[in-house]
Amino acid sequence: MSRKNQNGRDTMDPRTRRTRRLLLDGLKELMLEHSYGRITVGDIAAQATVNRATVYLHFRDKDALLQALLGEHVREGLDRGAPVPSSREADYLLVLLTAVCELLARITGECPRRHKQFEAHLEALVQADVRARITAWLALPSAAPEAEAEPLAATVLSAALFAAAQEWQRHERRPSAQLFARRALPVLMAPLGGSAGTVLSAGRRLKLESAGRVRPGGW
Amino acid sequence: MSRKNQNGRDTMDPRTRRTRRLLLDGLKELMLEHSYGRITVGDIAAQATVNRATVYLHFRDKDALLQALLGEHVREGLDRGAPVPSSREADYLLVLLTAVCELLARITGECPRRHKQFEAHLEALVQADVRARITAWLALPSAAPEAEAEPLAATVLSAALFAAAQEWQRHERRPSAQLFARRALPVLMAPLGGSAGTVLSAGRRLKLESAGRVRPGGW
DNA sequence: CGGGATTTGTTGCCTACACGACAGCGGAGT
DNA sequence: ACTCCGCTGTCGTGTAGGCAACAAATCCCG
Repeated sequence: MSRKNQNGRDTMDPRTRRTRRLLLDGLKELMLEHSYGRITVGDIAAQATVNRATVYLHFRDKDALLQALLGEHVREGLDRGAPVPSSREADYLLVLLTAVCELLARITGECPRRHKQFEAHLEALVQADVRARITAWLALPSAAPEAEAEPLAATVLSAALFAAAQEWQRHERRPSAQLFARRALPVLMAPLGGSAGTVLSAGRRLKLESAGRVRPGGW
Repeated sequence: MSRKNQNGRDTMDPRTRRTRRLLLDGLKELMLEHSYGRITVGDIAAQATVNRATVYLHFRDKDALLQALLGEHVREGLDRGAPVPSSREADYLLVLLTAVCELLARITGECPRRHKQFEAHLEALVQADVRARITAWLALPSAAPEAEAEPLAATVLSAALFAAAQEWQRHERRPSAQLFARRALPVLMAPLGGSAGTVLSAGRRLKLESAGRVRPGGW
């Protein structure tokens, strides 16, 4: 086994790349019509015109495959809609929330049949990606990078952001993602900085002084 | 090497089927923009995301690949437009000529850049397929199948038919294939019916009495 | 015409995949 | 309860394909 995990995406054996893609596309295709739970590994292999045993050469199990597929979409969707800016733009959270809303809408549109596992994976992946983006954004030196980029802030923000997006998605009569994001952002960040300037401060100080009050699982 | 040539199309190793398809599609794709002559085996392999050496596991050389590709299109096109009828329909040649015209038009449309080899292969393949269809059609028992199904008649007819279609294709202001075929058919079959009955025997000679005087190579 | 540069087929070695078979397991039916 | 059945995850063996290197065309330009 050469290095294939993580890094060397483009140095892999062409057969490996091709089969991997066939599998990802196969699952995607199947999920257009069937609930994730009803799809077997055999189905995926057949759809991908690949032997069932080969699936396990690429993914530990069905869930790992789903995870890879969703991860791909999440990364692409957010990279397109909300790339981490090079400068510390004040409205990045707004952009990010908008992008997450649109991402969820698109995924739901492409894959109507839902499933518990599916939702769980999606949530975890989106939050992880969003968190990474927020962290990167927080770390951007507007002048002096603060000591630690507030990992708690990033975690809380990403959870809140995702929850808001989910809420938006549940409404059947919903405003545009853009509009919703603008309206929701203050609410979203209220728990962090009761006083408007605290969190996304004038001086971009993200000290969450008041955040002591946020209940861990309160939303 | 299992049985892969000719017969067992669907019993082949899935890898073989997939690679074969990738190669055929790859060449097709490349010919949308490049002349056949300028396409190298390496180009095809790259387009198909396959190693150059594996091309030769499937095809003797580039020409064999082209032949397979064209053969596929010809067979499909004529099977759709002019399937061999189960009963001896009198106007089958008309249908066939129409179908050949439409096939040529479609191929030319999909692959504008021409090349000498390309044309040669196409001609040979179409004629062979048309000839087979005519033969099958001639062999259809309207009452008593004659000893030999007139191989010469089939050969000549297929050549004439293809030539007519080519002629039609060269006109830039051309009537519909259907209309052209109706007009051209009598001329086309004139050489055969000189003394009606010689070639396509008495029993059911195609009534082409009219045009005995057409010179063999006159078009 | 000569000679560098591509392209062509071909080969040997190694890897990814196909395939059949297997035990383990969870669910549906009686 | 029990069996039946389909799905899972794994393994051993055979084969298609990836890759590097090669000599032999073929191209193409000065």
